[in-house]
Amino acid sequence: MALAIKVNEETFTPRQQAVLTAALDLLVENGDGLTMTAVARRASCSKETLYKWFGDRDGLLTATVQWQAAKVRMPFVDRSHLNIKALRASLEQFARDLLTTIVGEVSITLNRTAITHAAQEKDDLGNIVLENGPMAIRRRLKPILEAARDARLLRFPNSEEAYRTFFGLVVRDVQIRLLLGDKGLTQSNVEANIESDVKAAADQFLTLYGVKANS
Amino acid sequence: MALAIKVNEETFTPRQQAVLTAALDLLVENGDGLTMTAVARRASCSKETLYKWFGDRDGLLTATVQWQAAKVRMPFVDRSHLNIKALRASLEQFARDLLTTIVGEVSITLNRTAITHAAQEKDDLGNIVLENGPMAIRRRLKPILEAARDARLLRFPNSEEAYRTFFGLVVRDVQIRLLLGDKGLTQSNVEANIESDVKAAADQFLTLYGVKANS
DNA sequence: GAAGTGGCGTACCGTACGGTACGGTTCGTT
DNA sequence: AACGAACCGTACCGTACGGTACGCCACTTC
Repeated sequence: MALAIKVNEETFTPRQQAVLTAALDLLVENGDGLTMTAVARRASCSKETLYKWFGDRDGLLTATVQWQAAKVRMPFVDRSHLNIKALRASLEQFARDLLTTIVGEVSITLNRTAITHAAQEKDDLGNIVLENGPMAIRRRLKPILEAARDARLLRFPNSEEAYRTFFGLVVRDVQIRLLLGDKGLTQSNVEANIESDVKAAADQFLTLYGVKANS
Repeated sequence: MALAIKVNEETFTPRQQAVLTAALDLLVENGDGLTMTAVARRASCSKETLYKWFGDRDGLLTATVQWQAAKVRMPFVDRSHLNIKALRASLEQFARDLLTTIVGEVSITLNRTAITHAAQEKDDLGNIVLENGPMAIRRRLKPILEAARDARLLRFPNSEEAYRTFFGLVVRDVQIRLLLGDKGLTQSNVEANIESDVKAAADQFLTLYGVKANS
């Protein structure tokens, strides 16, 4: 299945990566600016080369999104010795990483592109972004939550529900407002509050799911 | 300012509303299907009329989104005699309405369209959707939260924060996954869980912000 | 140094679509 | 009945863009 494709650095030659960078830049600058001619000019390559490497416009778009989305790196969290302090630190780390990613220009562009794509019965990009964004986080966070439950630090009936609550507490309405271009929510504006938001989200999550013993 | 424009039923004649309905249908069926020719054919009108009524394609798009977005009606909540039971009912009502709206095909389409639009430095549609979606809910919910605080039913330092937490607890990752076309999240699938999700969100919100006296 | 290969730049083609023009029809007004 | 406004249907124009073809250069390989 296409989703299982692993995209490592060797998938694209440096030259190809330069092309993809150009494509991403154009996407960021102006969502619909990704015309084959524009990419070719920006990357100083010929259109013929683009078609040779990526097949067609959709292929180029997919490659760009896939390549960038795969760059999102999840923080590594030590789950060997879990205590309440380490758990809180882990949660904050996840929240911080999630917020920082979501706020970024690249993430906004990728999500917008994928959503536009999904609006046309083609959900390739949507799945790629999902897989590398929310789902990747879920895969990393869930085992930690379950380990914490086993260690009697958390209590919840359903780890899926717990994860989704965490996601909601962290992201709130930030992502949708950024995607919609809310002017009252500048990037720097959000970034300034990340630390306090991260802490608040972790506090709230622990209030909801932590066992009472923990202050 | 454009945002302040009130769109009531008299803004558009019935014939024009029929055109807008056709436009919306095309949008829902296929995001990029809104071509002037297609709308004209679907609505059995001439392109010339479209341009006469709506100026250009963007005008038609804006009119469609504005007209539909304004149709989202917020539930009226009686805030005269607030007790914990009434508060919980209000919260659940808001949550239910929010979820029901978000899950709807029309809402998804409108949000996708506005996001696509926002990706091209034009944030008109984004603001319209924001104003009629999240912001409308905020305007309605905030006074209730503050009334509940005054009645010592809730405790929070900042009503804005409380509102955003509520939004996060209710929406979680549902909206972004729907916008991205997540196949693992069908509309009916979500709808079936709305009631339990609504209850869970209200419980969690009250756990976080309710004063202890309330069980 | 001849031959082959990869890739740049440009020119070109076809189509889709935004926007305009115009003839014909219906319908309301006088 | 005569007029005019509104509007439908269709034909048309210009442009932007996806995709292709080709000539030329640079660099490798024998």
